[in-house]
Amino acid sequence: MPEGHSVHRIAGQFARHFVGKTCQVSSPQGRFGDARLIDGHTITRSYAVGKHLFLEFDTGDTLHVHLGIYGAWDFAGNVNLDDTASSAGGRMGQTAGKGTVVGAHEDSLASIGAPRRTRLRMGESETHGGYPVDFPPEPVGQVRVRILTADAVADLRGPTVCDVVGPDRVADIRNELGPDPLVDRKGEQRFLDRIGRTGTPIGRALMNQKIVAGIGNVYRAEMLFRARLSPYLAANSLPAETLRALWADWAGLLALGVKTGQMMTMDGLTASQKRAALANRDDRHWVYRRAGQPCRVCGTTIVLDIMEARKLYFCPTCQGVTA
DNA sequence: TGGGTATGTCCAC
DNA sequence: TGGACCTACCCAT
Repeated sequence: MPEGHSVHRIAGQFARHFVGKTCQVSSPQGRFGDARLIDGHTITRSYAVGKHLFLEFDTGDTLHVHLGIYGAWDFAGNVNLDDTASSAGGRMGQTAGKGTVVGAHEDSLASIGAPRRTRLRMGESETHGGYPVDFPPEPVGQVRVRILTADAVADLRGPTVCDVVGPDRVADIRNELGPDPLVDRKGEQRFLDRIGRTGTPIGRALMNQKIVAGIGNVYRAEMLFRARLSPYLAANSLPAETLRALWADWAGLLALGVKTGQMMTMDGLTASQKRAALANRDDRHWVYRRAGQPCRVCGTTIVLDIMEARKLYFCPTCQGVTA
């Protein structure tokens, strides 16, 4: 989840359902003291850069959130809420039985972040037309921040970063980040400039948010397989055309991920394979989390290594890794 | 019930 | 390089 595509989807949710609305901002858990700085104010803009989410308020302050490894947003609404990120219409919360919101998962509209069921309890009330009557739902679990409008609610759990910051700090954060294909029109050149200067292995460079923003462990492994590149090659040893192709691949995968909500990294699937991939994320990748299984292309056993304390998956044959 | 795991980042050593 | 942070799910017992 919390790779770049997820955060762009979250930013989209806020843009569609919260921007322009007066928000009650609270911290049910009690650990977000800055809530008082923005409580009762209006969100004027929502956007993402890499894995960072920025919500601008009419106070001039910005709520800056990084989900880290555990974080997740849960959304629910009491009105018809469109989902422009997918072709199907829908609302943010899904009700079942007596209004209990259940069944959300990493890809759902209701919950974006670390994989978990949406934990919004609607109580014992009846529903009306499929929508819970008692809005807003009671917060469940460790909700760091709740943002509530008249008809929509967003609950944040487990973020690594959750701060109210001023414009200077926002600029600093953004300046430290590498290009994001969905944000930076001239991103390719910035990417080439930055990655071409580092002699670190390409498997490390792609994870460096100062070089390129938004790539995480899944996209890293999958992009290197798609490019048939060894993770151990020095980034600055790669031809410019190879680096340009990596940038283009990331731009395409990110756009697809934002559109579908899933990290679809396999091309050319048959209809049945596509259905399997959509239904089961274990069938969705070339190498990620497939250690010990045969490569989908050549049958060689997929290898797991630890690079910088993160799990790295690759096919030694397809990616030309020796020894 | 308890241990293992997770798509991330920072900091101390 | 290893641990801390921090939350919840999944599985074995």
